[in-house]
Amino acid sequence: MKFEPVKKVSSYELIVEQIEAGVREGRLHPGDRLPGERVLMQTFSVSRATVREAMRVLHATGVVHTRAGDPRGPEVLPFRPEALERPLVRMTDQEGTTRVELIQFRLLLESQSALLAAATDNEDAKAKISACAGDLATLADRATTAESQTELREEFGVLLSEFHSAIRAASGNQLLQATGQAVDGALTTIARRRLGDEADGPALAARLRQSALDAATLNNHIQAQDPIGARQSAADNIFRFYKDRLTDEEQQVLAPLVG
Amino acid sequence: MKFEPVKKVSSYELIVEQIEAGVREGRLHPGDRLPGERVLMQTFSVSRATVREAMRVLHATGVVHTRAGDPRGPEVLPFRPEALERPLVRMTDQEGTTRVELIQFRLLLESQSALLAAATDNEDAKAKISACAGDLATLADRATTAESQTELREEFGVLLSEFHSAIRAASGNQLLQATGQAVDGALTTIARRRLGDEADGPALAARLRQSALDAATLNNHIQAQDPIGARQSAADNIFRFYKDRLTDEEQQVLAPLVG
DNA sequence: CTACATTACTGGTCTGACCAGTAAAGGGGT
DNA sequence: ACCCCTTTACTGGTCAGACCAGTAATGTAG
Repeated sequence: MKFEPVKKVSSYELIVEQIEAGVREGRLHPGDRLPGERVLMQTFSVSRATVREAMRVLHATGVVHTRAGDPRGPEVLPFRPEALERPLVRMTDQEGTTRVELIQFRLLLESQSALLAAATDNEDAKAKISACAGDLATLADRATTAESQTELREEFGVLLSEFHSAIRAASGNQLLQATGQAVDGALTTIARRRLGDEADGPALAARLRQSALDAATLNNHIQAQDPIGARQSAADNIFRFYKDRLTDEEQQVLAPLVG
Repeated sequence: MKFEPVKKVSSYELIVEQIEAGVREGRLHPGDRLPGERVLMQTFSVSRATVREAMRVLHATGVVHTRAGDPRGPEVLPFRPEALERPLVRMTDQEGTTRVELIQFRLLLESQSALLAAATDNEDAKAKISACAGDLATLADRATTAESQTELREEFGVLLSEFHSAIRAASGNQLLQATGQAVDGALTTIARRRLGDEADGPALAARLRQSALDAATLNNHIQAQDPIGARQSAADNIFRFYKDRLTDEEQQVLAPLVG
């Protein structure tokens, strides 16, 4: 005879489950308001401390947003890619997942995004990509003039991120969009933490020019509806971007995807 | 003159940050024990309720594991892929992401996994793939005999899932592994929820044989170190698997990835 | 009809208490 | 010496009741 293992979950977990189920099954929509903590403690027959712990978990995982003083109660949030970014960063913090795996994953996602973007017929999305590529070219021209290194680097990062974001959006796949953004964000966070391998002065300008050129090439493939070329170009770009900061061994990990 | 926005974070968030930073910077290793809540409330100069809320968040995000009664205190955990699966499933639950997007994303991940698996030199992982393909073939042979439809379908699903899981594992990328597993799980959950389009009797047997054959072909490409072939084969397999249950329009979404 | 003070809540934090659970220290018996 | 079992002194989980700072909505004066 078989018995079911007795699951012994704490009260607050049961509350979390119920509310998550409500969101999942469409009984709670983003924008909806939950009852206040004092009401919830009655409906669940628990103390406020228990309700609070449940709310803390839901808040930390991005399910709801709480704000003190708002009589309308906690707000149910739509999904945001940031919710994915957190565990990704943590994954690389801990031993077990290396930075190169993150880069490999990004290479994979961005190249497939480019392929799909080149195959789409969404003209608005493709126009956005062109615009971003143009912005990068403009910045590259300005880079030669004496400008604050830090600001330049900052703006460079933002524009490049937007360019890739536009491509992911054009792919038409929200999962691809969200995971791509999360991985991109995670890599940015990691890079910001150890700011030793940052390019300086002339090297930064060269790097910027190269990226602008790469972006233009990739953009051409996309506008020309050339999926295979776009995929290859995207893979090349990402590889070149990280190449200098990787050991030979690490570069080998990326090689199969670049072809 | 520029001012910094005043960040007003709650006490418990500061505690979470400090402990997360400790893990990140290597001052806390997996397996280490945190002080008890009553000690922490003194070191952080807050009440136990506040400490508890911080611990709840750390527990929910998989950073620590708490167990009542253990005098050694909360344990710092290593990262587990399940931490990624949760937000992914939540994303697909929320409105906005369609099933075909999920399938497209899966197609994308599995094909790239196959490519990387074919490029690896990890013989153990490749042996596991072969074993799984063999299991599928065995089951396909048994399928002709009269057997419980439900059990057959169940075992079929499990074996197929294991086969793909083995490929993802062989890719050597934990991110690919975790996200692939999450997407696979999400699709299984969705399929289970609306169990109307399930194949019956002879159709099921035919489906099973086809899958076993497809798996064998893919396995051959991987064992032969043929990355491009493996990628193409994996894409074909996934496409064929879902083809019957998709409209023509939905099939068009997948087309660019199959080539 | 607008601008402002009021109000009646909200979530954030604290205190202090009790319970069930458990790892390790302590005590028998061999 | 060694093993087994009880005890013990903690642990986290939960509860109750209280105070504070903050805010949306309400009412009110101009």
